[in-house]
Amino acid sequence: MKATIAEALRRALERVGVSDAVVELEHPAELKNGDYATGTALRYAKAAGTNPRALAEKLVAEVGPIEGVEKVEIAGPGFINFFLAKAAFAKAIDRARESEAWGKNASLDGKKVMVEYTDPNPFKEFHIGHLMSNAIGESVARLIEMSGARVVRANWQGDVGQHVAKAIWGKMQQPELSWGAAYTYGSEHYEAHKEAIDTINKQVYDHTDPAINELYERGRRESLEHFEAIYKILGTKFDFYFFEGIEGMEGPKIVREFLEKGVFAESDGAVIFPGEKYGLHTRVFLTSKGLPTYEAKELGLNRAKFEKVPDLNESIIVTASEQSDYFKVVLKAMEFVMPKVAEKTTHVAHGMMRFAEGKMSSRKGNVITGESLIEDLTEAAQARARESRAADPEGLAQSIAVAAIKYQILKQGAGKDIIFDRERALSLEGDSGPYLQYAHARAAGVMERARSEGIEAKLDPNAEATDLVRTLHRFPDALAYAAEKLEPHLLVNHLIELASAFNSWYAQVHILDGSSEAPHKLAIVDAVRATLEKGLWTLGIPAPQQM
RNA sequence: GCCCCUGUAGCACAAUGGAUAGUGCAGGACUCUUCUAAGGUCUUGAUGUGGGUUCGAUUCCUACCGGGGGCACCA
Repeated sequence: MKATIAEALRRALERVGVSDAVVELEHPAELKNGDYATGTALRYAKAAGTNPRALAEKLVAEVGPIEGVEKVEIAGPGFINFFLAKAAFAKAIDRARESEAWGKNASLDGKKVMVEYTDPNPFKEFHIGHLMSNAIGESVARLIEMSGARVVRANWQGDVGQHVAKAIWGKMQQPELSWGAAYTYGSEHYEAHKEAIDTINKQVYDHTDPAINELYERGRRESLEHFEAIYKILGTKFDFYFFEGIEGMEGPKIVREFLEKGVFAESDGAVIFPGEKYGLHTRVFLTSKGLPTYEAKELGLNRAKFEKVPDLNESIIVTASEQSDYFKVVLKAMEFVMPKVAEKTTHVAHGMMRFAEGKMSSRKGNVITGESLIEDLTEAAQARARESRAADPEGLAQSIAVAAIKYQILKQGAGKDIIFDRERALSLEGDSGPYLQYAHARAAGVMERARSEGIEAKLDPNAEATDLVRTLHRFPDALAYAAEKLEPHLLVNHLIELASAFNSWYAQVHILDGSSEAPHKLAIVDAVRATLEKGLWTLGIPAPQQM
């Protein structure tokens, strides 16, 4: 429909003497301004040698009637607003209710995309920064799936390095500590016990001490199991787990090979990539002791990704924005070392979770762990959940907690920092994840009641399209737009509008009123229910049936 | 010092170069004998500063001011 209108306008412009025009149609922010609108007349008035309003009138006359468009209006300084005929909305309701493909688009059909995200380190805490990476990464993955691509999810984890030695040392001193807490303890005492901890670090690499090996294996396993429990709550299932101690160890070979070819250079005994040549930073890839830095490991990782999945069309890495400059350097080095991999790899940066007072640091121990945040929120949701009609209040409370956290992360542009405000995070009202869940549960509740009363939904194709239905109709476009930009918050914006329109309508309209219009209203409820369910799924937020 | 990101109501966030700059929280006034009040209705209040590009700038360019991040052997 959108394409038809745009093409008609383009042809009309040609007839009035404007060739090669770019016609952009948008959904006007306000529904009273139509279902589609364009500022084309404003843009090309000069080229057509007239004023915008006159051109708009001329274009509307030239275009004539368009099948499926009920009304065309000229408004404001010269906007042309198109109001769709009822059939378009009836079709949207039908598709929402019946088609598995509702909300999908074909922009990435047949493609295979890897998304790497979360990336917590074994032996350390899973903190709210990881929660952020997970929420954004999972939603980006699902947006890509909704665009027709096959997605493989990858997780890259640092199972070697100094943090491991600190954690093992901490555990040896204080066996009752969790691994994350043992790491913090080790960090705090590093200066005083530098030698002992550095020795452990070497022993981890060399496998020379059986006791250390045993602790290492146990810590790695327990950490990973711990993370897996969190992923289950968050709704993520990874296809590949990459490790610095495995794939990362291939990095040094690559660096040495390309050192000979002149891509890298030696400097003060270390092997560096001279990023300054390209307006970037120079960074160390191999230390003067010959150990790989994160940079070198990254090369091993990215080559491994394309070895594991050779037909990958694109590889996306989601991390915090503090790594943006680092990734520019690594990607530049990759252009020389593995050009095909570099070409298909994109770094997506998200903002950081910050306290009002400043940065969180796991070394300083002033972190809020992911699980403590989930637990606190679950606790906060507990009382309401017990009063709800849900069969499993405990499970519901956890779903609400996950929704509240993920929503707070996903509602804003991914690149921006989030100032973590505990009070606000614990609030389950207003512009929030639970608000979306509640609208969905209400719709599901009405459907359930209709079933028990034996009332069937049936769309009346002659009914007037309400604002609610006009909003619903925009869902696939909103999702496609969010997917194109890799910005989940664009979908959030639309869903909150839809939920708000539904709640407002729900307050005014008695749906199961026994009238002849009840089946039609029920069809709308069902379409809203299906759309919210699908939208929440795309955000990675659970959609409980009862609340 | 250099590079990147970012400045929108008291607070937290939206706005695809367009129409009267939206939403939530907080504040004020209403609303549950009616399908779920985690809801709904009404209400107060904002584009850091100076230039520029454009028919039109929160959006693009530029300078300044404020905030965050990065800049060699950590990840």
